[in-house]
Amino acid sequence: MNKYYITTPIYYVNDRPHIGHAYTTIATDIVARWKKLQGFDVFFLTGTDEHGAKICQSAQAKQITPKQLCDEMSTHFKEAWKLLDIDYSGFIRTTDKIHEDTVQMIMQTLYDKQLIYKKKYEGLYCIHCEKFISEKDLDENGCCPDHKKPPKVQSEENYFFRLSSFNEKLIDMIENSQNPNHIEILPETRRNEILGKLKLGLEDISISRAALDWGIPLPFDNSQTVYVWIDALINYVSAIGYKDDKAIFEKYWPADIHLMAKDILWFHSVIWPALLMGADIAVHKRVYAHGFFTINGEKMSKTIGNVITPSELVEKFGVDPTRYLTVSLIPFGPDGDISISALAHKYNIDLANNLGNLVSRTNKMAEKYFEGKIPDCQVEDTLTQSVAKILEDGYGQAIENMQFHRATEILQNAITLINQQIENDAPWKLAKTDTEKLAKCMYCYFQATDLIAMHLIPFMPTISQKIWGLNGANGNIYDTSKQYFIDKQLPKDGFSIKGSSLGSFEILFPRIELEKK
RNA sequence: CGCGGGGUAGAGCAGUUGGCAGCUCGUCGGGCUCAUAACCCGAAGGUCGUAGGUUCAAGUCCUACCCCCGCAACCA
Repeated sequence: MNKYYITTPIYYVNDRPHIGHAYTTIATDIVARWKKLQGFDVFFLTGTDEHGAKICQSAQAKQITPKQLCDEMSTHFKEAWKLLDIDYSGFIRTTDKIHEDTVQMIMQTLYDKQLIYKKKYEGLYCIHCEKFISEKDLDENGCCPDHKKPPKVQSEENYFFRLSSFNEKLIDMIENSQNPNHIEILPETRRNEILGKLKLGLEDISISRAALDWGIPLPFDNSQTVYVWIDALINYVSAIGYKDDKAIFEKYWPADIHLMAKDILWFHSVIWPALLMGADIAVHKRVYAHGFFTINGEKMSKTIGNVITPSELVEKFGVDPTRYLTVSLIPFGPDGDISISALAHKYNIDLANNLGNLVSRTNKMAEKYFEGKIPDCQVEDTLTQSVAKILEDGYGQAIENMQFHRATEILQNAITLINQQIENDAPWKLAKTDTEKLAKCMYCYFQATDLIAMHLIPFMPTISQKIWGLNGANGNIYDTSKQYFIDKQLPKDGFSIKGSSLGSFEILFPRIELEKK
């Protein structure tokens, strides 16, 4: 069985989960669920990043230990993902023992291979910020912009990783698709940015901190801890048994895709592959960086107070619609603008008016004309064939290329096709003139809608099953769909069983009244 | 001359090797009555950033310019 290993970044526990985290995680879940339907053995990893100075400070401010803070915050993430029906296979925390051990193991390997060396680092240090500050960040008086005090020159001995020695290799891996270690960076515009920077040359990077306890000690020098970013990247291998379960590791690694926001692409397309090569581990195959969004045209910020949380969305739209709407409102990749009212608008158009109403009108007609049963008849179902054709043509590809905007558009087109067919057939007229033809038409509407529901599973796992049930379809939608996606054959007798009763009807997507502008 | 991306209908986007400028939403008009005031049909709306050039033919290729945006590495 083909495997598929997909990851979100591990989220820094300095912040509670918000729509930005949800965006990446839902997208990953949708792809993971889609690959599962295609018969892949999927491992979907997410988790939390818990070391570093900021965590220490926040914990101090709350008068708790860093570990207590991390326990609390990582629980918030788990709860958010549970709420959003995120079906992850693993949740790694960088404070997990196995992760810490793996990081040390890899550090030792790099050290033994002389890819790590000690060097004195001299820089401008702001005592008030407690961090190094680069010259370009200083204000016009040469002072720290936050504290308005001049920084001091301070030197610190750190360990450095020979990143520069991987420069040429990295360029070739990214540029040359024939390279066995080829890394595909998407979207293409981001790839070009990375290549541009790589061609300017790489410097070695510091990978340890001397004055920070909240981190993983270097195995060859306990006085220093691993720099949080290096620590974090290693999660992708520590979570799948690199140190403690070779069988699992060899099954899933290399990762098929790392998904993330654009701000951390550099780490995933340059530093991470270099670390992997240094440690003689195969590199991941693909990275995909999506954009940021503004909310009502403004940057998302705590100060402005416009941060949207997953629970707000779920409360307003429900779980499945939240999943569908967040990833499909704006094209996935570039930056975009999101707002509650835009989400609500799309909810009404796509879900209430189009899909929900389709299910509603067919169910009500079957109730009226066939006593709530799927009509029993023989018919060549060209409608479902047409719907299948629309969906086969690009839907799955759109999902695999993270084009959720496009995928849902294709889905909506397919739904519209059914609505058009209903209009052409005018079953409400046939009910008075030709009940035999009416039965045939109705039968097709149900089969075609079942097929829509099957494709909807990755976006709306619960509601697709609900539609399946309403339509008197056979068994579990998940199993039937998996079979269908593998052999691409529409069943002779359809999905909804002839003569079976419909489920008890309910409105799937109640319309949302939009506020007047 | 740091590197890169982009400027196409009111909004958001597609436009493959140059061959009648498209999609979703919005707007306007009509139809239907099974349905969640939902659904269906039709129309209006673009000198494709500007100015040149190549070509029988340019949104697409070339040149110059204007404007917007991303990245510029210890940032978690």
